[in-house]
Amino acid sequence: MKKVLLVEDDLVLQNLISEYLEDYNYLCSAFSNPIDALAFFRENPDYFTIAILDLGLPNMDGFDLFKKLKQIKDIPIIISTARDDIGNKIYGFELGTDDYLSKPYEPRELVLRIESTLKRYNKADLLQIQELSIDINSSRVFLNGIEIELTKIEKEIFLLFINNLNKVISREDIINQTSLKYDTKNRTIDTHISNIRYKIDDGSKEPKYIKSIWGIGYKFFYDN
Amino acid sequence: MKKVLLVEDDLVLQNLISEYLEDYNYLCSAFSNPIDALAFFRENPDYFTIAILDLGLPNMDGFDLFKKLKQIKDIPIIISTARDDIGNKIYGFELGTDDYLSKPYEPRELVLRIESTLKRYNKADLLQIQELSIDINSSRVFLNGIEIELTKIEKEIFLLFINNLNKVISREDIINQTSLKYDTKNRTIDTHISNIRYKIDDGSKEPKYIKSIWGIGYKFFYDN
DNA sequence: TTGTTTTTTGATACTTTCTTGACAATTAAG
DNA sequence: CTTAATTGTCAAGAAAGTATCAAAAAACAA
Repeated sequence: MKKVLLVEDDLVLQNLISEYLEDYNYLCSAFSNPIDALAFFRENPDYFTIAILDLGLPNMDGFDLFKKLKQIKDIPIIISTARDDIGNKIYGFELGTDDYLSKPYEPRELVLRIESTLKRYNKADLLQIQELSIDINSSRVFLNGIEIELTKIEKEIFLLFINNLNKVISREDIINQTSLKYDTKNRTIDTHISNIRYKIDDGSKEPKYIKSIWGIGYKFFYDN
Repeated sequence: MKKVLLVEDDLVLQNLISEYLEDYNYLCSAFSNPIDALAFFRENPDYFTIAILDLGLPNMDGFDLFKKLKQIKDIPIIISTARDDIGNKIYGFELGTDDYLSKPYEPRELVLRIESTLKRYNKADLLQIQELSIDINSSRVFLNGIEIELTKIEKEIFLLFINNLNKVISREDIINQTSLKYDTKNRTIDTHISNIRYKIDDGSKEPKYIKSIWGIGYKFFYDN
């Protein structure tokens, strides 16, 4: 069953969409307040398959919410809006919205766009990187088929790398995109990296997956 | 310049779109007859960047055309239609349309959807300079397809050159536009240049990319 | 609470990169 | 051709960044 994070402050519409999506076998968690939605998502980032955001939200701009959600986890996001404001549309596309829908729209079109977006997103559920396999949905990690136990923060850091293969990630990035506190010392991060390496690497001198980029940070090496 | 294959039998609309897209630096090849469009595409499959198909076409169904185009070459396709027929929409998405647009739509929205579709399609944009390729996004540099490891400062200097192809850069410029300290000695910079050359050049006497401009500085030579 | 696990951080050893002077090579100018 | 200025390259030391350990702090579980 696909789980939808719906953020929409019009309660009538919220209900309408929820019910409609249920008919198509989606389970909706609907929020009218972006703050609550964000908090819930932070706790359960792996729970949701896709998010649908309304732009005209109270307390927080829809785009802010968009950026924050994507920071926590790269999930597909469809933006829906009543504003027929082209400026916003542009901004939405630049952010990397996965799709865009202007109200009023037919619910059926929403379902279509959800399915099409998911189809595009559909990275295999099981990502294989050499000896590692990562179950994207449950965020479990296996080394040669045997599950590896990563602690909470280790897993956050690891998944950040997985979502940014071959990209250099600074320690600051790591702090900002995990639950680490802003004033976390560099040594702390290094130690986490060291521990992750110990768990996923084969103990040889040269780390196989997580490379140090001197003076900048780390990067997860993945040669297609 | 991006090339658009536009298949649209409403000549007024065809013209409108063509002209609008031209403003956004797209070059349109417009066809009102799918047979002709298909024939042309078959001859020049690599010419086009993206296709925009109307559904209600004479002689051939838009979806047929869709399938045939994709068979010839997997190019991004946006389907536009006047029919507000949900059944068709579903079919379009199942075929793997890259995006979908119901008429009437604002031309600006078409441009947005084109750009967003292309962004999704684009693996990475690589700047090619002879044997070098530079991945602008991740700032990675490849020589004949093999990644070159540049240190932090080397990379800063290198990218400065890349952003100023064929322009003469003084040592002062280099200091100001990198993280080098203001009182860095000339020898230091020369050494960095020397090391970069060693990494990207083929070791021949005469440097291929980074030329010395005697008494002034350096310049990255790039002959289109 | 108490015991266990996880997280954080300083200390230390280690590695890589950066800087710079020395000197050779090259260039421009007379 | 000679000279003065500039650039190339090397090698050694300085500076800065990283790995890992072990112990303390914090979080969590029983």
